[in-house]
Amino acid sequence: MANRVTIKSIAKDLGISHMTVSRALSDHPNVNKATRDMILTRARELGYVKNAAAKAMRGDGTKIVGLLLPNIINEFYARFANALALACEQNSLHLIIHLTNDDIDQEHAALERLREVQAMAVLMVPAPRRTRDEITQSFGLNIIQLVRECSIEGTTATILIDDLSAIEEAVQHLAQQGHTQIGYIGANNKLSSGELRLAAFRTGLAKAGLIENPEIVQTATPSFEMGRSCTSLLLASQTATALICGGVEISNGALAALMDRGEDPQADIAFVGYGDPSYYAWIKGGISTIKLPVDQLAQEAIRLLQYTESQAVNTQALKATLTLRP
Amino acid sequence: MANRVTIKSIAKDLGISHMTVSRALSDHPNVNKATRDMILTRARELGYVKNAAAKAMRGDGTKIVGLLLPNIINEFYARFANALALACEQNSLHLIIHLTNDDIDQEHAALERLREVQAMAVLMVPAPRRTRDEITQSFGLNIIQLVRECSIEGTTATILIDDLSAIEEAVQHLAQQGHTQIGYIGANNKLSSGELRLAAFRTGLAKAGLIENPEIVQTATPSFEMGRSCTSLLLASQTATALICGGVEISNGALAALMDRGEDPQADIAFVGYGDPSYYAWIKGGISTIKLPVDQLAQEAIRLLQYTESQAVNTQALKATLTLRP
DNA sequence: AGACTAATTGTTCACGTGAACAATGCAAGG
DNA sequence: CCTTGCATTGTTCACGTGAACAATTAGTCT
Repeated sequence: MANRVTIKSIAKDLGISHMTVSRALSDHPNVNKATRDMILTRARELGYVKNAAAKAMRGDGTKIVGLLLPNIINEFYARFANALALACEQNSLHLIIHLTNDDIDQEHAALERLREVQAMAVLMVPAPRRTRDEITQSFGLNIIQLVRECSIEGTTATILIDDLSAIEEAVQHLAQQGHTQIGYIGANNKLSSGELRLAAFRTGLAKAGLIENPEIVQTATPSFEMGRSCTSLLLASQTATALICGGVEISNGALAALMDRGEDPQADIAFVGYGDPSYYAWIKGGISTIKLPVDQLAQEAIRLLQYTESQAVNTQALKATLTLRP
Repeated sequence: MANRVTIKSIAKDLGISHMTVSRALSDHPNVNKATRDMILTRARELGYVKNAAAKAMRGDGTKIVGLLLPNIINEFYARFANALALACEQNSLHLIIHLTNDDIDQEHAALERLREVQAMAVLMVPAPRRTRDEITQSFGLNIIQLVRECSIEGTTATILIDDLSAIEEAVQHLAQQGHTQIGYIGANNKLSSGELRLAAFRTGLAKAGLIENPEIVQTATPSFEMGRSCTSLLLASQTATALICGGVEISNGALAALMDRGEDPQADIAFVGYGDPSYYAWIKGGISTIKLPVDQLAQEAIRLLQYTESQAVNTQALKATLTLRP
């Protein structure tokens, strides 16, 4: 490989001091115009790029942003990562992605690696903790939590998604349409938002003056298969006339079960999905769904990146919105 | 922020030379066992992690792998990135993702940024070039090209996907089922694989002894909308009894058009999609599709990362496979 | 001219790490 | 007791960059 082009090598090439070159390249005012032009030209010819490692060593910061996600196949995370990556592109930031599989140990390892490269900030969807107050050390990392909130040292901001009112709204909407047997399939985790969503569902029922039918309300560890099988059972029982899903994977599984039946998948059950993967739009007749503010989340995350040095810890929640089929 | 824990700070803390600490931390043999234990313990207590920037400056390499993709929403790229990220996790590599939007300028910028951080290797899906022999400078980067092949300096390996035989096979399969009016919708780009896929389609027709009907063979700039509208027209004409798609977006668009019709989307047209997003599996009756070897691609890419210093440029193609609906 | 500013360029140093070499201590052999 | 050899620890240096300070040049005013 050709020797790396450095400020010093350019200086030697031109027979001047490396500081003059450094100043020219960083737009310092005290450089003669002719000299600067000559240096910039030569630098371009030689293909100079700054050495990020050297800059980092001087304590100038790294322009590295870390992103920790459970995975990147789930369309919600993929779209978030995409939006974030685009923003990083524009702001000349380096985006390092780590997958945690929602596992604390992997998350821990990822944080350590981000410390090695001195990431200027870390955006993370925390893995679910075993206990609420398990504190995670961050050793000086600058952390922005997304979607979930945990006790993580160094957190400067938290952006949550508030889907509770959307769930309530969904129940009320279905009730207004005359449904009395509204089913719900959701997650059973105690620490994450599972219990909150179920509570919102129940609040919705109460506000609509409906009584919960426990037979058509299912919670378990969320997964595609879980959503699919629960929905199949629900359909077989022919009790529920409407179904609300409380999670992305569950919603996908439920939809698969609906589509198995052919014709109009929503012929005899009113369905409210969760999340908004692109393919929901293809389904005949459209689908009612609880839309997650992905783009807004990315936008807000990016905005917060600018203020990473801010003192006050900032928590906010972005509203999910119920979108009805046409 | 707490002062960073460095080898020197540990040394000072223990009142010994920084070299002894360095040696202990990098498992150098010439360190007294007792001393080493003391150092390792103290380092763990203080939360020491190595400074990647300093290591990079010494010329020890960076453990940074760059990944350039058009986007990361497309499920093909998302799954590839996911597999790759997992592998990087295991091998303690840092994965930096850049999105190019299939734009050469953005690609160029991304490569430059990866040069700044001295990426040890770059995996990239090259953006389509305007001309075949436009050479891209890489300035010492170590490049592995994926899916497409371009004239990029510093390329050490190329992994392509060979979907041609799968397309031929699809035609022949349809012909065997008695179809004589087989439609095709594909990309029209001259430099990428668009023309090759069309050629494969035609070869398939010829081998099956069929004549091409130009009315039901469409090529244009590939997109979801293009696939959708072309398919709608095709369906309206009621000429074609089968349809093969030559691209992921097109295939998705075509499927959307099919699903708009309700009932069995494939009632009066035999459909062969392209790619294998998870939701294809949900469609009633299943779907025939040309499966892309994503996992194999990721696996092979990771394997090649080990041999980046290898001298011989290595090109290989992974076969796409035709999967029939049950 | 002499002196004094302002503009421009140069020198040295630190950042964290590990190679290369230097120095210390200790035990065995004479 | 002194030498030799080995195990262990210490010192110095370079990597690329830019801050801080020093030095040089050119230009202006009396």
